[in-house]
Amino acid sequence: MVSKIKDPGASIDTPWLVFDNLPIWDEVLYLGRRVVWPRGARIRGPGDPAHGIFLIRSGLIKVSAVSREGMLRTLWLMGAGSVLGEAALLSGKPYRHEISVMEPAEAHEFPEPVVMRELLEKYPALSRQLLVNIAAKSYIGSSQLEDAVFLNGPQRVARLLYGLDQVHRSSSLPVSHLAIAEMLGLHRVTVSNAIGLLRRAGFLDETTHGIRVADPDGLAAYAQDPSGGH
DNA sequence: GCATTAATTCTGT
DNA sequence: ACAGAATTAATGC
Repeated sequence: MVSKIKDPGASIDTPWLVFDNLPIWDEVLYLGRRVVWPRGARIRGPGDPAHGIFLIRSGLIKVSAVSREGMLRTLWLMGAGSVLGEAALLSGKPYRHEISVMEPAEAHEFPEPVVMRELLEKYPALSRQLLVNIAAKSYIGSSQLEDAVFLNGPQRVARLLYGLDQVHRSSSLPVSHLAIAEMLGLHRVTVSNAIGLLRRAGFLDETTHGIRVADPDGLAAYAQDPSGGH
């Protein structure tokens, strides 16, 4: 082992994109159109052409990779302030992921010509935001790969819950055991058991249904050393 | 807006 | 795989 690295900014590689700079988009909203999606809606799927980008303004979107056999692996969640579809648009390729709605969402769609001739050309702050958005996805990808290699199941659940709590900051987390399992590549039951373990250890509230983090530091410590230092 | 109910999803073993 | 709990969507007031 090289060295244990303390994680100073968990939110940057937590698979949940949320940004608090929605206001910087206000002046260009007229260039796009408002879109509303109900819970469970399928927004895009593999192979769908990318005609523009979506600015998520509220709600929660799930982005997943799908195998030919139908296996699902969630890559990240997207909330307010995040941008969807920019990677597909800028690479000139179709969507490769299954994108669906977990919590009713509202977005603003900007067609390709607007993105290319207006947003990227005339609004540096928005261009920067697109880079931040892609950077976050990049870090999420590499972090997930590291975790999958170096940590066991309960550790990964602990680390994810820690990160989600850092992002969410209040009330209970809006993710089910199944959603967590899809993010970590674990079986749902494994996640339920891990959560039970973390709950008994005192890191999570006892309440059933709805996960509330009671001891973030404890969670982080467990993720690094499940033996509790013994 | 609010209560009731039917259908679906979630959780813990 | 199962069963009880919880959540959501639909319906009628």
